[in-house]
Amino acid sequence: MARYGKEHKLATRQRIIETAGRRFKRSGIDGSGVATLMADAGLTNGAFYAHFESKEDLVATAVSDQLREQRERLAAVAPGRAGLEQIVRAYLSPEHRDHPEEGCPSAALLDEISRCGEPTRRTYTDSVLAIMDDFAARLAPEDPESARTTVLSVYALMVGTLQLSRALTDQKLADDLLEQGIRNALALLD
Amino acid sequence: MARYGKEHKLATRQRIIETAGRRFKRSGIDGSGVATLMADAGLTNGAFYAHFESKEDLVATAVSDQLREQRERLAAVAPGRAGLEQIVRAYLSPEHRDHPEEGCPSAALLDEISRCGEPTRRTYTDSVLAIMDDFAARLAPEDPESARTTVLSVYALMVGTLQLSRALTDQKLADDLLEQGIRNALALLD
DNA sequence: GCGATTGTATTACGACCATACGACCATAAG
DNA sequence: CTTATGGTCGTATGGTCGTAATACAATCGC
Repeated sequence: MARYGKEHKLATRQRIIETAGRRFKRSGIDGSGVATLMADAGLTNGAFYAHFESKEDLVATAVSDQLREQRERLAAVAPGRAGLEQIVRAYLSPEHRDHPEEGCPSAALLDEISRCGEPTRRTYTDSVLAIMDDFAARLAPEDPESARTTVLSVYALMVGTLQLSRALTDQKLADDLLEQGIRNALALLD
Repeated sequence: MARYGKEHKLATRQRIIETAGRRFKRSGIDGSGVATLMADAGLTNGAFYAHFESKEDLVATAVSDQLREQRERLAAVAPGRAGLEQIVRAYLSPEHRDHPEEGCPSAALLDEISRCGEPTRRTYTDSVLAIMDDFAARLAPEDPESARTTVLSVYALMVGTLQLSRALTDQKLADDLLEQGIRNALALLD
C-alpha cells in the first residue's frame, strides 16, 4: 500500500510546520500566504491541502510545535530556580528581541492568536500550560499547582516586555526596558 | 479657494481615523482592508487616497490617535498614585479584556506594530512615551525622569497580561491571571 | 531487473480581495 | 453660473485561499 516510505510524507509535513513557524513569526499570520509558506518548504501551493485542512489548521499546529520545541530546549537548562533565572535572562535578551523568527511564538504572535478561532486558542492554551507547569515545578517542587498562576503572570510580563522592546524605536529605552523586565520578573518569582 | 468648509474634509478624515482605530483593534491591521475601513466610515475605497498617503500612513495616524484619546481619558482620573491604582485595575479588568475594539491599541496590536516600518514605530513610541510621562509624574512628581523606565515596564506587564488573558480558553485561569497581574503591577509600582 | 501501481507534488484555475490610482460627477461656495 | 472639491466608480496589478486535473517518481510483485 505504502509505495513511498512511511516517513516521507511525515517528514515533509514536519518541514512545512517548522518553516511555517519561522515565517509566521517573521511576517505575522495574516502576513503569510499559503504559497509563500509552501515555497519556504521547497514546495508549491497545491500540495498544501494534502497535509493540512486549512491555513488555520497549520497555524494551530505550527504554534503548538514551536512551543513544544521551546519546552524541550528549556528542559535542558539547569534545574530549579537557578535555571529559571537563566531562562528569564535569555528570554529578555537583546538577541531574542532582535531575532523574532527564532524566538518565542507568544511574543511574536500573541495578539494575532487571540483573534483566532476557539480550537486554535485551545491548542495554544494547552501548549503554554505545559511549559508553565515545568516552570512551576522549578519554582515550587512541593506545590506546583499553586505556583501556576505565578509563573503564568511572569510569562505574561516577559511576553509584553519583549513585544514593547521590539516596537520602540528608542534603542536605549528598549534596552533599559529589557533590563528592568529582568529585575521585575526575578522579584516576582520570590 | 476653499469651496467646502475647511472643517468638512477634516471631519471626514477624523471619522475615518476613529472607525479605523476600532476596526484595526477588532480585526488586526493585516486583517483590515482599505475597502472595509472606508465602508466603516460610510465611504468607498477610492476616496481613501485623498486623505492618506498609504494604508501604513493611516495605521500610524490611527494608533497615535487612539493613544492620544486614551491619554486624555486618563488625565481625568484622580491624581497621584491613587489614580494609578485605579488605572491598573481598569486596564486589567474583564471588561477591557472582552472588548478589544474599545480598548488599548497596544494590547490589541503590539506585535503587528512591531512589524511595521520605522516611521510608524516612531510615531507609536512618541505616543506611548507621552502616556508614560503622565504616569511617571503621578508616581514620582519630584523625579519623573527616573520613574519612566519603571512605569514603562509596568505598562509592558499590563499589555502582556491582557493579551495572554485574551488568548487563553480557560476562563478561570484567564480571570486569575488578570487578578495576579493587578497584584504584580501594584507591587512593582512601590 | 521491470513494469504496474499508488501516493506525492505540480501546474492551472476559480472566485475573491488586496493596495493603489485615475477619470468622472454631483455638489456647494463664491 | 462658474469652479474647485470630495466622493464614487472603474481599473490595473497582484495577492489570497482552496480545488481539480495532471505529471512524476518510488516502491512493490513478478
